[in-house]
Amino acid sequence: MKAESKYQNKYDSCNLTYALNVVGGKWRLPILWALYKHDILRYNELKRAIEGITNMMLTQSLKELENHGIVHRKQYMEIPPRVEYSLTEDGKDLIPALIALAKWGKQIKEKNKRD
Amino acid sequence: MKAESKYQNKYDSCNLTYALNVVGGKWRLPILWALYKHDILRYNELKRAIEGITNMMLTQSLKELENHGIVHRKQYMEIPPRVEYSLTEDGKDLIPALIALAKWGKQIKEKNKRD
DNA sequence: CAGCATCCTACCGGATACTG
DNA sequence: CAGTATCCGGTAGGATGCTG
Repeated sequence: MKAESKYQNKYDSCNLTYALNVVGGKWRLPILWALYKHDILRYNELKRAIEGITNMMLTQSLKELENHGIVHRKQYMEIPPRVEYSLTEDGKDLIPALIALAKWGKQIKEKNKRD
Repeated sequence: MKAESKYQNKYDSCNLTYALNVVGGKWRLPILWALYKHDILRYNELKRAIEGITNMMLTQSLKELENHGIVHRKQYMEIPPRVEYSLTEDGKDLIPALIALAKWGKQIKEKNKRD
């Protein structure tokens, strides 16, 4: 895991930077959001839910989220393969913070529109 | 203003993505945090507070934050030039959300360490 | 079905030097 | 003091094709 190296400097006095590195990136939030709404999704369901994402990006993002303990991956040993993804408890803990942020985002987004 | 173009897709159902684009980037949070702690800072004070940042990055980040209405820029017309930066009300509104996120960041950061 | 390997490219962030 | 202008490299993100 080196995703956070770039942003890791002594100014992340708080752990904010760490959090942002975990949920940052182009597809992490859409993934998290989809899992939040649907609870459990299979790989291809996720891919369809997040239209526009490629296998590469989905796999990569999922793996990183999983490594951070935010997403849970359950693999069934059968043919054809079946893998289900869901939020872990830590992942769910994140949601309120995200909602707060989203609320603020909406607030300033609308102000910026009026300019 | 094009910073958010890249992340702007129809999956930012919530306004989260927007918020992250405003606050994302390498130096925005350190700047915001410094302004939060010190209330008002001049350009060079900011630069010193955020050791490692270059003029380019500082100027650029400040301008974007200002354009988003998060940072207030007050310029005194005198020689030598004096410019003071501070958080706007919208900027201050952001702080609680950031703190929530930071708290979560700390939580999972410590879990990840134990792995 | 679920995912990996490769290759490629745009752009973010940085170093350096200059200015009103 | 408070910035701009230019140039540049690394890396996040993407296109495409293959596999157990």
